[in-house]
Amino acid sequence: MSVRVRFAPSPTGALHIGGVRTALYNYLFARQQGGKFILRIEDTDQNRYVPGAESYIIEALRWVGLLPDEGQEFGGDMGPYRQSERKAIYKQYALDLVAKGHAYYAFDTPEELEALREKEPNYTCNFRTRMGMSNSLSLLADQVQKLLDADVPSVIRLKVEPGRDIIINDMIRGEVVFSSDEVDDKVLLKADGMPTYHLANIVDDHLMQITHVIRGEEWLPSTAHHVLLYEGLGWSDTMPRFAHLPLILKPEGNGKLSKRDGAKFGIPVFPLAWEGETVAEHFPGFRETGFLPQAVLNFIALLGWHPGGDQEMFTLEELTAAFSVDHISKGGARFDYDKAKWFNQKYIQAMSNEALVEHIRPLAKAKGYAVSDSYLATVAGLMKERVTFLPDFVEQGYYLFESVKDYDNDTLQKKWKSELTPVFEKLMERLQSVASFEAAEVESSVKDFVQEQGLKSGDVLPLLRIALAGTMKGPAVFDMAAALGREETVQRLRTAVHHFNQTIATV
RNA sequence: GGCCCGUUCGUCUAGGGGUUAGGACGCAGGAUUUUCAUUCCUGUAACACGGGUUCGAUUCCCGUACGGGCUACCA
Repeated sequence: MSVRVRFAPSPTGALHIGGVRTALYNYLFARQQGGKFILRIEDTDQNRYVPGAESYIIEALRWVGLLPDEGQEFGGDMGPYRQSERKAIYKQYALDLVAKGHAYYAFDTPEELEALREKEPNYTCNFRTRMGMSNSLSLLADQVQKLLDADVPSVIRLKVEPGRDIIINDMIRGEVVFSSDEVDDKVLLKADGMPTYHLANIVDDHLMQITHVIRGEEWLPSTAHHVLLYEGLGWSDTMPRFAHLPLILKPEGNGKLSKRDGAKFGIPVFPLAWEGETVAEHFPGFRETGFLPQAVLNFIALLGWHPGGDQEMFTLEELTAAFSVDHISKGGARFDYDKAKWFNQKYIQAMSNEALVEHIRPLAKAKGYAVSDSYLATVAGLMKERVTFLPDFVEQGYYLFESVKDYDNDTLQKKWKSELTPVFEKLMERLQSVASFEAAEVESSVKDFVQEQGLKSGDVLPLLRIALAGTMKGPAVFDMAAALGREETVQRLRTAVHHFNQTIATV
C-alpha cells in the first residue's frame, strides 16, 4: 500500500511556524517513501473560522515550496478536501457507531454540562457518569425516540468501555498505553450536525486512505479515542501509523511558542505576515522580514530532527533523502532565532548574484530605485557577505542606489584636514584619467597616487570610503567605486570634499 | 488534581554500558581583510537528581524533581 500522508490545518488564523514544520515532515516523508502529500482543511468549527486563513495556509505552503500532491486547491479524486463540504459524510458513520452500540445520543445541554463542571472540576463524561445523565443509554427507548422526533438538540458521543488498555504504537515514542477507564465519552457529532475533529479526522483519514499520521504532540492523548473509533468503525486493519512530533517552545521562558511571542521577542513566528482585524492581530512573517524560504525550511527541519552527521545545510532534496522518522527527537525544541538568522545569512551568501537579483529587484523598486538587473547583480555581489536579511541590500547598502545621506563624523574628525583639499582635487583628476574604471585598475591607480603624494593609504582610503558611502561599513572601496562608475565616484568626491571642509571648519 | 509525554553545553543536537562526551548557533580571543562583514584558528560550556542492575553507567530499570501536552458540542 502506497504511503499517503496529510497536513490538516484548521483555518482559524495564520499558520504557525510549528505548523509549517509539521507540513514539512509530512512532505519529506511522502517524498521519500514515494507517496502522496495531501492538504486537508479542517474547518468543522464554525465559531473559530477565520476568513482568509485558508488562502493564507495555501500561500504559505507555496512560499516554502511544500506543494501538496492532492488537496484543497490542488485537486485529487478523494475530495472534497474541505471538511465543511463533507458534512453529510460524517453523520452516517456516527449513526453507524450508534447502531453498533459504540456511540450514543446525548441530550445534555452545554449549560447543564458547564454546571456539572462547576460543581465538580474533574467532571468528565464517561462510564462512571453517563448513566446519571440524559442520553440514549440512560433513557428508555421510546423516550429517546420522542426526543429525537421532536428535534431536541442532541450530540452523539463515543461510548468508551472500561477495563481495557488502549495501546498505541507511536513511531516516535514507542508503545504508549492508556487505560480505557480514563478515556472519556467524547462528542463525535455536534448539535449543529458538524463532526468534531475526532470523528472527521478518522473518517477522512480512512476515506482518503491515509497511511501515516504525522502531527503535533498535543494530539497524543486523543489518539486513544481515535484508536477506539477505528475499532468501532471496523477499520482497525487499515488504521494509520502515528507519529507525534515534539512541540516548538518559546525562545525564553516556559511553554510552547505562541503567536504572541512574536511581538514579545520581536521575532516572526509566522511564515507570512498576517493582518488580523485588530492591530494586536497584525503579525510579521519570515518572508516580509527578509528570509529566504529555503533557509526557513532548513532551520525548522532541524528543530526536532537531525540525521546524525555534522551537516547543517540541507537542500529540500537532501532533507528528503536524509529524513527518517526515528531520528525525530522526543523533547520539545526551543525556537532559536539567532540560528534562524545564521541560516538565512548562509543561504544568501550561497545564492548566485543573479538569483539574488530576483529578490532584490522588488525591494529596490519599492524604494523607487530604477536600476538595471546587471547593476543589482553587482550590488548583490558586493553586499551578500554582509547582510542577514534581504532588505539589508537596499537599506544597509542604500548608498549604492542614491547619494550619501550622512557622513561618519568620527572618521572625519580623525582623518580630514583642509590641507587635503588639493590632494583630493588631484585625486579626482587622476580618477578621470584611469583608463578603464575597473576595481583593480582604480585600486592600483589610487595606491600609486597616494604614494606619489607621500601619504599613506590610511590617510586617504578611509576618507574615500566616507565620501562614497558615508559609513565605515561596507564593501571594498574600489569595488564600490567601480560599481558606482567614474562619473558618480568623482561627483561624490567633489560633494564630499565640500562637505568635509564645511564640517571641520564649523567645529 | 487526573492521564500521558519528555529531560546531553545558554540554544539546536550527535552519541551510546568502558569516549579527551562530537558538531552547529551564541559568546570570548586571535589571524586575514588598512572599513564592516566573510573566511580560518582557538577558547567557553552539558549527560537533572536519587536508588538499583553491572566489574563498570551519561547510556538499561525504578523512583524523585523539573518541564511540557491533554483534560470543550476547539482543533
